Amino acid sequence: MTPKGGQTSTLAGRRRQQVTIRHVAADAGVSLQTVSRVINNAPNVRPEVKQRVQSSIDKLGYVPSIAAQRLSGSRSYLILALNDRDRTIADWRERQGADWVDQMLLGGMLKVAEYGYRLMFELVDTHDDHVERELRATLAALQPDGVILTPPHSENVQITSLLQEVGIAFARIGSVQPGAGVALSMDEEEAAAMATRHLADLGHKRIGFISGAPEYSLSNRRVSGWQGEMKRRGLAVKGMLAKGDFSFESGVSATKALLDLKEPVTAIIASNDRMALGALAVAHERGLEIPSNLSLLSFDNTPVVRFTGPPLTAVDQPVADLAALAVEMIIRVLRKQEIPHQPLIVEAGLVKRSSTAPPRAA
Amino acid sequence: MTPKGGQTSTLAGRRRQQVTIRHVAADAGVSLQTVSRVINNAPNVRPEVKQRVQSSIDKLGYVPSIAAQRLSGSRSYLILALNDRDRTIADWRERQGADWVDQMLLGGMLKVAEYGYRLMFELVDTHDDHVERELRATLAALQPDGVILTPPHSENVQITSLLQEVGIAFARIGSVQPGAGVALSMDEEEAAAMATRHLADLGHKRIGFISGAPEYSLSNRRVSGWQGEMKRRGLAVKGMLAKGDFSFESGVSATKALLDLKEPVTAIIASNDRMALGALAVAHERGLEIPSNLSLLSFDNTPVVRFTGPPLTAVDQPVADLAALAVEMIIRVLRKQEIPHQPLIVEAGLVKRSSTAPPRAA
DNA sequence: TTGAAAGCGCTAACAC
DNA sequence: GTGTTAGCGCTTTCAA
Repeated sequence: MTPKGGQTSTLAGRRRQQVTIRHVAADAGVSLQTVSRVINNAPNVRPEVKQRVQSSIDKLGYVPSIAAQRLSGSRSYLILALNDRDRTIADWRERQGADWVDQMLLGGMLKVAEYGYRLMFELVDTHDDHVERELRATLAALQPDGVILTPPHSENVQITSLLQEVGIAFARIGSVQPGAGVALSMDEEEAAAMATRHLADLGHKRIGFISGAPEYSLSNRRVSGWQGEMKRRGLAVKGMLAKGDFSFESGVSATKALLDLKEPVTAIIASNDRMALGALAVAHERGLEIPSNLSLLSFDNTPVVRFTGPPLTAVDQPVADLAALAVEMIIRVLRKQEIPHQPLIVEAGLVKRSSTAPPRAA
Repeated sequence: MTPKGGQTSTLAGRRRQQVTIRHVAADAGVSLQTVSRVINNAPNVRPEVKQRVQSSIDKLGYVPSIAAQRLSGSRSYLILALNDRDRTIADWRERQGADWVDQMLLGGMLKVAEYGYRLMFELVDTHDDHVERELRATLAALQPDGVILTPPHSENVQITSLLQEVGIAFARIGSVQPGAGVALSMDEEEAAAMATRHLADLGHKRIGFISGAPEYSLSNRRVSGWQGEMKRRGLAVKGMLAKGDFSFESGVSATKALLDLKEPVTAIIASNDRMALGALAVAHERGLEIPSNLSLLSFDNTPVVRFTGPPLTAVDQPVADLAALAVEMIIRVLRKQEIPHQPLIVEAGLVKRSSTAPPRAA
């Protein structure tokens, strides 16, 4: 009595699953349960039966409904990637080439696919005083098996404690704080130190640093990395830290501050590409040639820095790797496998281009 | 007997909905059915009852489970945005700044949110001989209410006929072909004509055109727009159409061909940014200054073209608008409202920057 | 206008 | 090893 499948309504009416577990069971001559066991790779199925069921599945083109799976108390095979709404939308609107979302999808989607999961990308409002309400609603509606948090959510206590409360596996990208959920981050300090080292090795002694928005903990870690390396080399840092907030404008004013010092800097490290573009604009405006008059190095390595004049040397953030690792960790948790209790640290890269060179008077 | 909610297991165990329709019904002192009616804005509920139910919902923070809704034959409140796997992953990997995905998410996510839907982004393999199998599996697993197709899927008969067969509402972005699903597209012909007009108005007579990959129907439409405008102005087109395939390399060779003509072109329109970058490279290599020796205009207006030397004049594709419109059309279909039978056409923009100028010998 | 019953497709728990 | 039973949270009949 297996329905013929052609039964589907042509108009967008009530859509039923065309092939269900029942059809497969009938076709293979086994119970629903046995089919379920085969689908889920559960034990207690004789190889020959498994074989038979599998070929029925293939023949009928059966695919389990995640709605039904979820409803009956199992997995939803859904992992939710949460990003900050305002920031993400602003990035998209400005079209400055920020490809954080793309890299996250790249790393995340490919990795979840390996495990038969799906990645769903969602935006959450941080400023909102009812973050909790919004997040609870999303979780209730979607019932994901795991959640990936990105800065600044990764260290938002309202969010992390809610996730912990409802018992969802989650990863915190860009965080090194202890606590619930798997923390994983680029090695921000080392990256900043590496950038500093690169410039110092070129002969720079006065290396200025433009920090990022303080609500991102990575901002401080980058500052520390720079300070540490400077001190290690016996170079002065006083007055050479300019505050920024990741915006173009803050890059402009910070750069001006660093260039207007009694003893101006000969190199600048900007905590992100956008501020570096601000620095570039100031240099251009003042007729300073890069890199001969001023070396410039930035963080993020978004696409545009390959096309600026000159192309910028930049710290490359392994966003795709981090996302893939986050997925792996979440799936380990779901499988009740061991996970590291220390934050996972991924190395950053340094892509050398033509915005850095020895200082003029070296 | 309403459970206290704190009942949730702390470990990632079996997660149940915390507040279900049953709790709401109990709290409001009505049947499940009445609650369901309120949730779905169905008729036959007295205002006072509706009120009472609604306040219970708010009080308990109830959110319907889409899994359960879907399973019982209703909406999934999910719209699937399908992109070409190979192309998308290649774009992401290359980090050339292609922000098609971002713009699509921008337009799509904001719009679905207005209607209480969610957008899910998925990749589908076109080359695969089992597209149908793959797509069927995705549809069966996710059970979306609607699907958004992008080029080249928009005109892939295997895909469109499958969607029609299973009766899912869908929109085809970048297509003007008649057939099932709502077709909506940028006005490619007019955009190319506009680009041509811009250059002709500057005084160019020999305007070369680099076409895109032929499997994208928009490639031909762009060529037609250019040809049409050239003819309208009595300008020759013979030999000035160079074939490309949207790759950087094809932009390079096409540009060389156009510059190596007995009478070289004085302006080039590239069918996408990447090929324009190829053209830029050739110009640089040959010591041709842009725009004084050669004007260059591209399609797409991806972020990088603002940062090239010089920044490129470009046709702006309103991807976010198209995605938003696609969502609107799908929801109209779901609500059984009327939809246009003609393809919907969205106007393109032309962003003038410094890569176009009057020809030298004008 | 409201409610009760049945069932969507699947899995957990238990029986055999 | 395998099958049976019950039920996930909701919506759709259909009855009151």
